[in-house]
Amino acid sequence: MSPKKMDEKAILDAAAEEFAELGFSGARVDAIAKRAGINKAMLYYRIGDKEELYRRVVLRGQAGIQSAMMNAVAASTTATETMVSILTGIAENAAENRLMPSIILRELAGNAKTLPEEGRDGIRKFMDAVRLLVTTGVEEGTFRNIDPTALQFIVTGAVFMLSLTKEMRQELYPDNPGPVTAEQISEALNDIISHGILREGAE
Amino acid sequence: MSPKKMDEKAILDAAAEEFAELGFSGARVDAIAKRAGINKAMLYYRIGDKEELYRRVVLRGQAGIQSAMMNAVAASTTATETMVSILTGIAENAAENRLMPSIILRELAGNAKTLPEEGRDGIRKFMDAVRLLVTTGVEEGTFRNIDPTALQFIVTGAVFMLSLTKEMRQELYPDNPGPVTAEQISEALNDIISHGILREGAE
DNA sequence: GTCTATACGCGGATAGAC
DNA sequence: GTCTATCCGCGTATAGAC
Repeated sequence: MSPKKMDEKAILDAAAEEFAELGFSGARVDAIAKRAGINKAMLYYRIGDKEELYRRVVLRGQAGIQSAMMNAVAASTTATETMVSILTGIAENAAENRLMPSIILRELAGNAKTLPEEGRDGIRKFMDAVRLLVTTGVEEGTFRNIDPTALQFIVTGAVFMLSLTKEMRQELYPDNPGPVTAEQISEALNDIISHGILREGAE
Repeated sequence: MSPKKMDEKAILDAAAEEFAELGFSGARVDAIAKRAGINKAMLYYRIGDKEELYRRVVLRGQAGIQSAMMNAVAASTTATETMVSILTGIAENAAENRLMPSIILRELAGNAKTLPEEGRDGIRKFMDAVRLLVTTGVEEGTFRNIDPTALQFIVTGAVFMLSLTKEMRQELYPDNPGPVTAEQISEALNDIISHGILREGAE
């Protein structure tokens, strides 16, 4: 990889942190430059203005999530397996860096008004994949005929929120914070999502 | 209700909209004043500075959610009933105004760093209620022994995200947007949460 | 209590030296 | 390619007239 690309990566990493912590309007270009170890003029020279910076961060992050998901799908055979792969994939991704969850939640909060145009394609691809997954599972006979949209947001919503509240929960309930590691999160969620909360026969 | 309080309500409503749409740093005090139909100086005279404005909005919103939830719990007898009441209560609340979901998601995205101190109490109360609910359900014999934290964030995460993505989904999939009304949302979620996605006997 | 006019600092962006 | 110095508009906040 060329040194130029290396530099870009460092800048985008810094920008991702800043945007995740403070949002687009809260983020400071000077702060991003400082985090990246360069000065502001250099940042403008290399990448462009604040909007372009944000665009790059979002698209790079989406690409990462998407490829992680595609790998999970490719490595699985049955619908059940795929479902678990996607869940654990997202949980691992979200736990190891909470940058994208933060940015995505902020986007949703603002009706995705600041989402770059190309970003919509990524969302559509994800939704299509989940729809296909559910159809397959129903045809296989392993899935109930559930709403795929509901499933998608149960998974993403819960994973993102559990990841982002990790510290808060550890503060509020030091000796019983609930699931914190990626493994704990995906296990706890998979238990509920797969089997529901009701005991067999109960209603 | 005194006219003074009436005015305050109009201001806080306007502020809630602005904060929800744009976040704390994105929100403009001038815009809030304009939305409320007064000028900026008047706003400072009546409420205070931007931070105080935000504090009031968050605490008022939390109180609303909390009382809605407490009512749902009080009106139910079994754990299953309570669980459904809470789910539909949150879904209705979120669907009729998405202001608090937006504000809450932004808070989570920023690690609740801008959350007013008193706001933490509200969170703790909610979490305690869910824990009690699960314990009761397990004792009743109707609930499996699930992780209460996971359940809480499955419910809130999914409801918030489904509510906030309503328009986006209608744009992306005009003839199959998934659940959009409060009723559709709570039904689709309840189906999965109660019974899981797997058919009986399938694994 | 209400409003206009203004102070003032902060932050995005760039000019221009090297 | 790199950096310092600076511009300039925007947004919070308030002074002060009425």
